[in-house]
Amino acid sequence: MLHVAIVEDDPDIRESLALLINGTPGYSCTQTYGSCEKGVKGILKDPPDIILMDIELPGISGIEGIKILKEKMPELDILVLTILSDHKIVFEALCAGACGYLMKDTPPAQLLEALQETRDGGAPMSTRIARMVVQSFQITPQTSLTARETEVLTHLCKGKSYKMIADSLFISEETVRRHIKNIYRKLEVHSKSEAVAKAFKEKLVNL
Amino acid sequence: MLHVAIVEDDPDIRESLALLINGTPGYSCTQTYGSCEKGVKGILKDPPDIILMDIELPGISGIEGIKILKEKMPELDILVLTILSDHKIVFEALCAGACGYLMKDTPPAQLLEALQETRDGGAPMSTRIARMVVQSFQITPQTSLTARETEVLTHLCKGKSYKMIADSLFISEETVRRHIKNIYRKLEVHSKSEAVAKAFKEKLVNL
DNA sequence: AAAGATATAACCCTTATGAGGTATTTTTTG
DNA sequence: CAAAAAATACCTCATAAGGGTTATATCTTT
Repeated sequence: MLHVAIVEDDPDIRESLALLINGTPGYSCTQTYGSCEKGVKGILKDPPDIILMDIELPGISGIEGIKILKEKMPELDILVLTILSDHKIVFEALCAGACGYLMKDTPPAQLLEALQETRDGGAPMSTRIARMVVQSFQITPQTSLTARETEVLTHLCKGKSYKMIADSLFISEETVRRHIKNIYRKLEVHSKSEAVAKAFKEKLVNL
Repeated sequence: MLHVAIVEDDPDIRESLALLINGTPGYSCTQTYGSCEKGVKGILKDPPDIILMDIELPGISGIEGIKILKEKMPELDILVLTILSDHKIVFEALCAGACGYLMKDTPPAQLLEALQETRDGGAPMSTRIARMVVQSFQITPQTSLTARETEVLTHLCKGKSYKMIADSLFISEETVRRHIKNIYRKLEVHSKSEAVAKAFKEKLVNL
């Protein structure tokens, strides 16, 4: 029996989800909550197998709720079920510890499949969300940097000093300095740490 | 009609996949290749809707193949279909531009579903792969950094100077210096850029 | 061949950073 | 409560980093 908890403020949606789950053999939903505050309390007391968590909730948001729950019980499987598909929200939820992300327009059959997939160690995501997630690995490197500059930036991202880079590339430290000046201008940054941060965030280098 | 191309060195697998696809209404596979070299040439000449790409291939690897194809035709949808589920390979493939990642033990019905899902703008992944991908967003707080040190590190990762951090946290620059000394010792690094690089690579901070 | 981009190198000057040591107050924890 | 851990703060010193300027050789591309 797969025990599911629901955190969802809309009573209609909450009840239909519970009915769907309880009406399916092998699935059971004995816990439903209208807010994160109540949900966190109840879930910690009696941990279910999977949690269906809304994001937009009165009081504490679902994202904060995920953080709190995962902090206390890292093994919990929390599936986001929401109408929001905003880039920022999706990644905040996944970073907070959600193990999947479903849109509320998911048909009942697929929702049940998603619960099973979660139980099987998967990470169910709605079509559009999955593509967002995969594309996040592919952020196109802006080609304003020259090959040599990219090479220098790569060394910066390994934490090397000007001198070490000069030695690695068999050029003078002054030339490294010049390349770095150009890199800073193009990336609109003013320090190594800013450049490294930007390089990582925008995937400008292949480490 | 969904046109699928296959790049797969095993002739048996290649042919059964083609048979499966051609035997399904709405799907067609008129291009199959035994190597990346041949695949790239043929695909660029006559682009299909979706490519099923193996990773382990004689000559150029599937990952290199994805890079070459995506460079020339960024709109191509390339699905990886392989027996490998090594962490490194999975993320290399996704970074190279794969839009999904399936294991070779995927049942035929699910494979066809995955093709349709790709056409619909999704990113089909096998259960285990999806979980790996989602987990890659989650922070690993395995460090011995204190809360305050993590806070300082977060500011470092935004490219801030000692002075700016001091102002943000309402402490003296000397205290910032002290925290950073401790951070460097714990992370075993010796410069801001190294610390930032390590923080990003090991997801020590929430940005 | 001319024009433009790129890679190379040097100089000066100021500030930021990293490494060393020491010490007090606050918070956490056993 | 006492001990330990964490956060706070200061000092000095050498070096690394960043900003400005100029210049030449080597490629690309038109």
